[in-house]
Amino acid sequence: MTTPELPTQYIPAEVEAPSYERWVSKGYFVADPGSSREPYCIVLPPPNVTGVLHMGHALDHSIMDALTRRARMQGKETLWLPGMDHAGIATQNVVERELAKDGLSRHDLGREAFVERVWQWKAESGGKIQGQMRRLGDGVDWTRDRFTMDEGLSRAVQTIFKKLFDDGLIYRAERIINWCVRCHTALSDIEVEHTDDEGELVSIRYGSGDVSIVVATTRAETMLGDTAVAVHPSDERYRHLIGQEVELPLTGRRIPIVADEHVDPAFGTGAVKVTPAHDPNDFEIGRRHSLPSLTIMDERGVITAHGPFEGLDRFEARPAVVAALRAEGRIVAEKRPYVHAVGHCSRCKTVVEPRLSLQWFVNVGPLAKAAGDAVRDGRTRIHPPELAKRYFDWVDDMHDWCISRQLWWGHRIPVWYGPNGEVVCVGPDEQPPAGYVQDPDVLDTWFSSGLWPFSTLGWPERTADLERFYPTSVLVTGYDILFFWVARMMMFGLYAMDGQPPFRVVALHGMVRDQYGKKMSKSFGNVVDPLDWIDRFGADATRFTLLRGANPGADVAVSEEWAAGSRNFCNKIWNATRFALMNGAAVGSLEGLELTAADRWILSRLQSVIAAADAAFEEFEFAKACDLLYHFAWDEVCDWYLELAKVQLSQGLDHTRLVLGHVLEALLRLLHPLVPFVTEELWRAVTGGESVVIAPWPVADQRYADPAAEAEIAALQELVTEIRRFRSDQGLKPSQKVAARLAMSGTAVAGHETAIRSLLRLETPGEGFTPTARLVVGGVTVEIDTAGAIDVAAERKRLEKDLAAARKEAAQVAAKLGNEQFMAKAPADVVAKVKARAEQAAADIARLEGQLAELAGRE
RNA sequence: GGGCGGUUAGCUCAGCGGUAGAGCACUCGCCUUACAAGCGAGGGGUCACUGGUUCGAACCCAGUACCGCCCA
Repeated sequence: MTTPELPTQYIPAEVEAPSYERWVSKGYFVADPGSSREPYCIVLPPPNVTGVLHMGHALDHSIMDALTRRARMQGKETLWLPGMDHAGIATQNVVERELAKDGLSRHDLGREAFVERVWQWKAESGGKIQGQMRRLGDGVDWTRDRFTMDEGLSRAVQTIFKKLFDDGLIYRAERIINWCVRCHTALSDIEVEHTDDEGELVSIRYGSGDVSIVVATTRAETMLGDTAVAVHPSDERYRHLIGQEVELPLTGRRIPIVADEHVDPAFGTGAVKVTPAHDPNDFEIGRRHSLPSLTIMDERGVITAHGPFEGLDRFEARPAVVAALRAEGRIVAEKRPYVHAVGHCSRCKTVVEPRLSLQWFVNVGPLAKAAGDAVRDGRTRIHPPELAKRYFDWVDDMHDWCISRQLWWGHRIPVWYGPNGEVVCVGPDEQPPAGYVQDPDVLDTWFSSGLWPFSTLGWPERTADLERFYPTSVLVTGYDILFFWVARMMMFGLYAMDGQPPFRVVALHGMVRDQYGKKMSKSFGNVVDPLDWIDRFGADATRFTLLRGANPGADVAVSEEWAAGSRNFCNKIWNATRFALMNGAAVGSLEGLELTAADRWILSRLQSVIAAADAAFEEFEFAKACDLLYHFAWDEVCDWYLELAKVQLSQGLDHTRLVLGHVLEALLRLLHPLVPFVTEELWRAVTGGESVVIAPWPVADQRYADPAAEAEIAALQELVTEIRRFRSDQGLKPSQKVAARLAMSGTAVAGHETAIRSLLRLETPGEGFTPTARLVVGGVTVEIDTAGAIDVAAERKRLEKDLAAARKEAAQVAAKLGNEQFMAKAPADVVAKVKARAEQAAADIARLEGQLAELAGRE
């Protein structure tokens, strides 16, 4: 094999794009549902069509790519299915902003033209993230790329809507929903973000004289819509008032005082104002007591009617109402600032307004129960298991899901209304009766996203993909999406697929944070762009940095320094392989070779590392897998085996090339799922093969397990390290050769004199050899002529330090052995270990004391 | 207010009953012919606090303090 010319540094930019294009054009990532291999499938959580790649995606994608690349190498029929969702509100907002530049609104265009315009935007500007996924190296099957608004997926939406409707699980009702006064649409509970905001708590006296009561509120303006005051039935303070009416200030209306179990007597005055049209709890109270609902705001959050307040925005109305009440002497107390939780639109951050409105809902009761049961009975496993509780908390107490949105971009609700109030739900191949009018609203984006694990595989058709790849193997996502999306997919998957859950495992990871563990945010200025890292450090380094921090379910802190460290690691592998190739490393059979202890050691270690890496991958312990491979590659292969191999090669042990090739080739395969680009380049150079993407995953071969060789090399390492320490203490430069006499017959390292002399730059003593120092390590005596005056002080310092440590150890261990309880109750193996430590410590003490005495004699 | 998680080296995190670890940062010495994106050596921790269980606790239990997240 010819040795390719590799530059002395790994330059990611030169290999990444060509490798990726080759992978795709070779069709490595295209799954075949007709194969007989075991299926392995992951659906990509679809990013927004408006989205761009951020660190959270980079982590999520790195994990999925690692899992699917390994599965592919394991010989599984592997499908990683990509796609995007249509992001109703976000996308509509983007296009509306574009129109606004020309002074237009969507209403100027009309619905049809507007939707056409959105499709046009998608074609021109949407899906930037897909190009960015290629930069990261995502091995997705682009031939199966899906979009939630595609025809097939839209058909799935209509199909399941009809099925749910016919089963009575979708209904239309007037309820309090979360309303965004800016987006002019309803939102589901999960599209509302709660933050602790500063507001005010105002206590207002309703009524007068004997019939008067004080209520407290953070939203004083809503008092205009109050239709009752509620107190707890057993609250002695107010019992006499229950059933009476009280005068509502500013309005002249009289409202009843009702008793309701849900009032908390301990909160505030124990009396609450009831505004059924503008508060979900009040709505429930209103229902229980048949109270009227008075809507006092329009869809923009502007007060309607009510004299002087008419036309005021809700936030203008608040102080105006308080001022008017104060003028009437109604304000009993005011607390400002008063910090309380306020809901905001997750899309535009506007304060959400609870609003009474006619909307479509999913009755989630039976669906959520099934979603919980699938995890409870183990059909779907949540990993790490601690997070399952959060899932249960959510699905076991889920409110009905408001699915209608007052938008134009999305799947239009397939319900048509007849002239006499008829309501017809229309399936995919059905026609509405003539003269019927379709509901103007569209469905929540999460409604179609909830179908993702099966709609993308062809449902409702029983396609080959669906048969083969459903249920999918693993869902990888952040724990923050557990409720948003996972629960929805579980509900719909179980419902549509006859009780088969959409995933066997849900593997959750955390958020990516900055180097101080702070959340990345634009306002804080600590956002890192993964593409910037890919440009500067390479895709592999970016991925490795994220994966190396990815402990299951835990957040990942990253910084530029760590990315540089990962780049250095890639470079290390690069140079190790370069060295091996320069020395003729090759892949071939190891049968019949006369392996040295060093060979047997590294081969033995390789088997342990394969087994450990496998175990880590199986449990989604990516940080562990990275750490393991990092240390094996750097500390064992590069630092020790390569140095020992140099010695072997110089001794003419040509088989070393095969061992080098074998170990590196396996290491590159092990690393490939984590750092695909550099491993591809090097693996091809080492093997001359087509691609590591389709190479088999390493399997540990216990025939190579060799504890004796491991012990032998450990002894060698101890000796070498100890003498290096001496050299360093004595100020001997690494390159400086010194004469030394080694007495090591009968020790574990007896056969390694050449390697020891080479690694330590120790020359064979010549005529008139006069050692200036004598060291004893593990039974080996090393006499060295330091070629000058020995630094006795440095040597004494080191020996004394070691002696102190040995004495401390001896004392600790002696205390244990002298403890009757310990001797009686501790397990035998522990006692044996402690005894061994005691013997070692005693030997160390004797040796060190001897060396110190010898040193004293020379002063 | 309810629930969950965390508190281990300067920073970020592993370890989860039997001799305190990693990466980065730091100190010293080296352009030793794969790699200075490197090599060798080294310093650094009463494992938040208080009790308890145990022969033995960073690890198990209880409580406290602080931090974070989710839900209301």
